[in-house]
This record gives sequence, C-alpha cells and structure tokens, in this order.
Amino acid sequence: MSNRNARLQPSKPTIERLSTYIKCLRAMKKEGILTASSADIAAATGVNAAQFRKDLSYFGEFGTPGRGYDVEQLQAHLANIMGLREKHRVLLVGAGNLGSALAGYPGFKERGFEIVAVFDNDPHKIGTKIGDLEVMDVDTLPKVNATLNADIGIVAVPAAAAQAVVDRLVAGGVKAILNFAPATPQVRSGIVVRNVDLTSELEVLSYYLQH
Amino acid sequence: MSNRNARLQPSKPTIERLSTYIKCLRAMKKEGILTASSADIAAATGVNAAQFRKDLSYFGEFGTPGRGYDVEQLQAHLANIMGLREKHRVLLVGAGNLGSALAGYPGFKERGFEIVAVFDNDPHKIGTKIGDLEVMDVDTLPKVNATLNADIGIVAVPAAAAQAVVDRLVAGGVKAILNFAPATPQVRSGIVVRNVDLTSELEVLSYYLQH
DNA sequence: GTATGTGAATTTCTTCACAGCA
DNA sequence: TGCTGTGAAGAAATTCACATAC
Repeated sequence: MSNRNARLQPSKPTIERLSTYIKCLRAMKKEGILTASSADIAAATGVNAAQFRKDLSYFGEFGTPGRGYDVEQLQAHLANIMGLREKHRVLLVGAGNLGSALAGYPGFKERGFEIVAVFDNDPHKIGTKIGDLEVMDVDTLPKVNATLNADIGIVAVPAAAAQAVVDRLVAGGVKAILNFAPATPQVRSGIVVRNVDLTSELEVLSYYLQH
Repeated sequence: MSNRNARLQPSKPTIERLSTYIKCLRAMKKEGILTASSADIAAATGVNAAQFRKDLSYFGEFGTPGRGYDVEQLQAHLANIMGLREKHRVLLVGAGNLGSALAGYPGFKERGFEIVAVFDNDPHKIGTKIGDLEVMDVDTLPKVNATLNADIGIVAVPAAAAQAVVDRLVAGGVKAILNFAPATPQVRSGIVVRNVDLTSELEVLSYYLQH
C-alpha cells in the first residue's frame, strides 16, 4: 500500500469534506465509539465510503485493513492536517445584528476560533460592548492587529462596505477572510476568501422547491 | 443558435451560480449599467465567461450577439427561474444568539424571504418577543404552520436538537430546510436540505492558511 | 467588429473494483 | 473474513474555440 496519491494536491471538495469527517468523529467519540470503518463514516456523513478513503489518501494511511480507523487517533490526525492544533485569533468587522450574533456564537470558541476584537465604522457603536469586547473604530484595525496578530477576519457589514473592509483587513495582515456580505470582494493572490451569502442559500432552496 | 442544452438538467453548481449572477446584476442596475457582456459579468463575479453563458443556456437564450445582455431583463429572467417572483414565508426554529440575528437580518426581507414565525423549546424564551414575533413552543409548529403554510424552515439550534427539529418542520409541511446546526440531519426524499456550518467555514480557511 | 451559444476537448471529481494486508 | 488503499473507469463540470448572429 505505498501511497503515491500523497504527492497529488487534495482537491477543494476534499478539504471541505475533511471538516465534515472531523465533526462526525467528534460525535462518535462522544458516543464512546472507539473504532469506525469507512462504511460507518459514510453512513453518518452521506459521503461515499471510497470517497472518504480517497480523501484520506492524500495525507497518509490512517486505517488498519480488516479493522477500520481508530476514532480518536483519526480525529487528531485530521485536526492536525486542518491546522486546528493551535487556537486561531479572529477579527470581526461589523457590530450589527449578524456581527453581534457571530461574536457570541459558542461554536467558534468551542472549536478553537476566538474572536479577539470587534470593529465598526458607526460612531454610535464604537465604544459600546459586545460580550467582553469593546467595539473599535475600523480605521484603527491595522494598528490594533499589529499587536493582536490575528490571521483570520470575519466580514459582517453591508455589501457596499465589504470591499473597503476586506482591504483594511488585508492591510492589517489578515490572510484569510470569511465574508458574509452579499458581494464578491477582490483580493491579491495569497489571501483566501470564503463567501457565505445567507440569502443566496435561501434562493437555492427556492429553486429546488419548484423543480 | 437552437438551444439543445435546455433539455439537459442544470448542474448543482450552476444553480448556486445563478444566485451570484442575480446579485451581480442587481449591483450593476444600481450603478445605472443597462447592458453587460458575459466578460463584464465574469470580471465582476470571478466566474469564467464561457461558464456564465453555458449556465444560462440551460434555461434559454437571453443575450444579443454583438451587444451582450440587458441587465434588468436578465435579472428578471433569472429571478423567475429561481422562483423569486413571489415572496417566500419562512419558519425559524431557535431563538438563541444566532436565531435572533437571523430573525433581524435585513437581507432576507429585502430579497423576498419573510420570517413569519419563530419557535424554541426553552420555556424561558417561549412568549418573549423577537422583533414583532412572539416565540412559540416548537411542539406547536405543525399546527401553527397548517395556517401559515410556510414551505421553508431555518434551523438555528444546537447540533443535538437538529434532527428532532428537522422532523418537526417536515411534519409541519416544510419542503426546504436551511440548517445551521453542525450536524447532518436525514430527511425523506422530496425534502431539500442545505447545511451551513459556520465553524466549518473557518476550519477550511485554517487549512488554506498553512498550505 | 463584437459577443453570443454550444459542440468538442479538457480537466476535475467521484465511484468502482480489486489486490493486499490484518 | 473484513476492510483498507488505490489504479482504472466513469461521470460531472469547466473551458476552449468557433460558427453564427447582430
């Protein structure tokens, strides 16, 4: 079983599935399951079993033929591959409705992402508190992050402001951005952006409702 | 240019991009742009121009060779294809941090999705108000929706509660579900589910930060 | 000249199917 | 026997390239 596949770049869908597998393994661990086969994980995630095995093959060999995978060990391997061993510091821009909710969303901290600063451009919001954090002026973001050194930013502002905010984050040294604004901001190469448009998700559902 | 492609099923990625195109066309209309070529739309969305034209070809011919597309007209066509001519009523389950933000998220109403009821199972939350809406007991959901007739549901509850909530929504006649719980709920065929795991999005960013 | 719509070519992604190992 | 890891096959999605239309 020499692993030739490990030389190839894992595909984008593969990376997105790794996160699903970690989630599944975490749930299995909670239930006290020690070992799982690729078929077990396939059943729980809806991913094809061969797909699961091929996804892993880009990174190494983690299973035992005839037995399956050690749940805890595989979870640790995948967390390591995804860069989740260390906690991540995250900047949040936008202290409106959605931003406030994201600041208090327990899932982030539970899984190792800590929001360390919140920014806005609205003078009425600057200085107020969201949880433990005081909302700061977005103009001060690059300076503030020179100290905090967060490498991930979350954008929760209206579409019209998104590009300016993204530019500010990049100027502040942020290398990865999760954008909730319904816009497609442009960034220089080397910066990763993921766009999550909540309304767009509903629009896709709307399409399938009538087809 | 007889359209043979229109007989084929549009792919899943095609449907997701349609929403991006609508967003882009809306922005162009706002800027007063009347006509756009596939290259213009490609530049604004990051999608390849041929991809854009092929995506449209599943639904008809909307452009004029040598001129491009009428921005307003194409937007209307795409909105129609996506089922966005009529407003959609939406049920929201989960009145916590995230649920409350979604209830107040202006992007939904602006784009034709109205949250018409909010549910929770926490006695402390039932009876309180979120915006104009009183939080109702999730047990009453099927009964309440017999009157409201919403066909879309949003799930913003902890992972452990997700499957039960999804089952309740389906029992209430909901046909499409947007799930924010970090879980993969199972539904009978005929029901569409889209899973949005916010933490998972950050995990994917984490991967790309180190590769 | 300019830009569409689309077959054909290409690339990417998924699934099959089986050799090899515990 | 049971299940992994993976080459080969197959399916899906993207991009090219050009005939066609304005």
